[in-house]
Amino acid sequence: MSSYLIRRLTLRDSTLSPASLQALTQGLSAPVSIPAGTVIVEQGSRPGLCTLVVSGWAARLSALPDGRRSTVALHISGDFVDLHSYPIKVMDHSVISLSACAVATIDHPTIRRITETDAHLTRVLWLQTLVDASIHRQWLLSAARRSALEHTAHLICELFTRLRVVSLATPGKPFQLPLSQQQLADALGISSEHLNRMLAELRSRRLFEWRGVEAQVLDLEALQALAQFDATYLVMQDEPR
Amino acid sequence: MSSYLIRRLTLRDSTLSPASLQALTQGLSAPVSIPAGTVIVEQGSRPGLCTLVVSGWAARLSALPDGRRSTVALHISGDFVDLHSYPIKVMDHSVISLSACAVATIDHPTIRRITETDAHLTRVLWLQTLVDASIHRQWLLSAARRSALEHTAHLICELFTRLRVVSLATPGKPFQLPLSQQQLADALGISSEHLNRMLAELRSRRLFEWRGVEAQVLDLEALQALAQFDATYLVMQDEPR
DNA sequence: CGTAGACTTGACGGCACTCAAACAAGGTGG
DNA sequence: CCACCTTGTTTGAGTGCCGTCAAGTCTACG
Repeated sequence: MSSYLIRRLTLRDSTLSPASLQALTQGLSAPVSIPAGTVIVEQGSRPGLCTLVVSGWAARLSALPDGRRSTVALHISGDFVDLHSYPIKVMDHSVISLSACAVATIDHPTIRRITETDAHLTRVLWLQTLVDASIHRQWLLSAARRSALEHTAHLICELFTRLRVVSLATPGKPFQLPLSQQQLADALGISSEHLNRMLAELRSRRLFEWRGVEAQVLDLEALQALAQFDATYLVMQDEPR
Repeated sequence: MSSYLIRRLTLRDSTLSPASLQALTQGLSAPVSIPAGTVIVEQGSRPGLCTLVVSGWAARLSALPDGRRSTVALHISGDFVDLHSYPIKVMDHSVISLSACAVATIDHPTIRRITETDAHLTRVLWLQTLVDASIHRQWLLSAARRSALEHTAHLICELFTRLRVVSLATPGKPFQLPLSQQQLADALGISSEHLNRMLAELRSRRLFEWRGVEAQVLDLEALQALAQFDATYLVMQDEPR
């Protein structure tokens, strides 16, 4: 049920003991199905639990008082969407499902117990939130310095790499990308019309294709070169503590 | 010596025990003075310690393979610039001093000892890294949805608020902003020429003035309204664990 | 007093936004 | 079964914010 999470955690930190993994998975509720567009956490709220995406896609949305808003993170199977709500308490953004999802929750008292008894697992949870931060920084770099085409290519490379980690994508094969162009454009901070033009350009260069929910990277090397993609920031290596 | 840090930590979490505070401050090295422009940590490196800004300003710079780069965070007295290097290991960005600085360090083994013996202090350190992430998200929102003028006003509000937390700024009084326009523009992801025009606009509206290193917010309410600034994301309230 | 660096101002161009309409696809009810 | 509606995608035209280039001004400092 939380196999994607386990795949991520064991890939990232092979030293995580079975006991720690069990402590985490036993703290998780049974998965609940929610339709696309469901608000999982509200900006300004004080959640009493953290949510794990078991399957499907979710996004974090930051809103201005006047209503303008932007996607500040995308999440896939195996991602905690609001693990930071345990230390931070007040949500600075909302979380919504972008596709139909299954989500499981773990409440703050359980996490607190983990932090008091399992230093290693605590560090792994901390690490998960830091990977989110690392992705934020890469998005900031993209927004400031990459052209819209490069930015688009970069996000595709990032998502493809993250999907590979949890075996939801394989080089040379199509993968599921159940978003609208509007949603992807929002994550890039560009208009959907402009994204559409960028996608047409990537298609004409035979780098990337996307019809409906099925997407395919046609030339991974060239796409990564265009995006100047370096996967280091996604932290996928095993690291001794 | 690390009084700004203590001011931040005790403001943020009044439940932090004197023993925990002492454990942290005793783990810190004596402050070292470094000139402006010093590379504190290199992108791609694996630091064995974390750096605290005791005084002065520092920045995190993310670079693309082709040399283009952007500032992804600004740091002031009392900020850890690379606390995340303990869980993440490989730096995804560089850190450099923007002004003359005093910095202190704490090595990873000491932090590890803290995580194994002091769950509460660990949570506070985790929180510090999450506030950085929260700021990243606000910068993403600014980059995507605020105009250059609003974006500029917002960063000024943010820095002013963060300086107030460590008593380096007071409403109605000038404060030290020892950066060049180029450096501030880089943090905003806009050109220095355009920032210059935005600063002229803020000056003409009698919202903000900045000559040399001395800056002053002339009308805090109006500046915050223009920026749509909401300080929640900076997490300054005391919170019970 | 001269030089270097930072700041200021102007002109021009382009990337990406906005507005608008056409097209495609899927669902619904008459 | 097919109008009809809704939602998403595609394409076009016009605009504007902001970047780039360039020149000029100010300030600090040797």
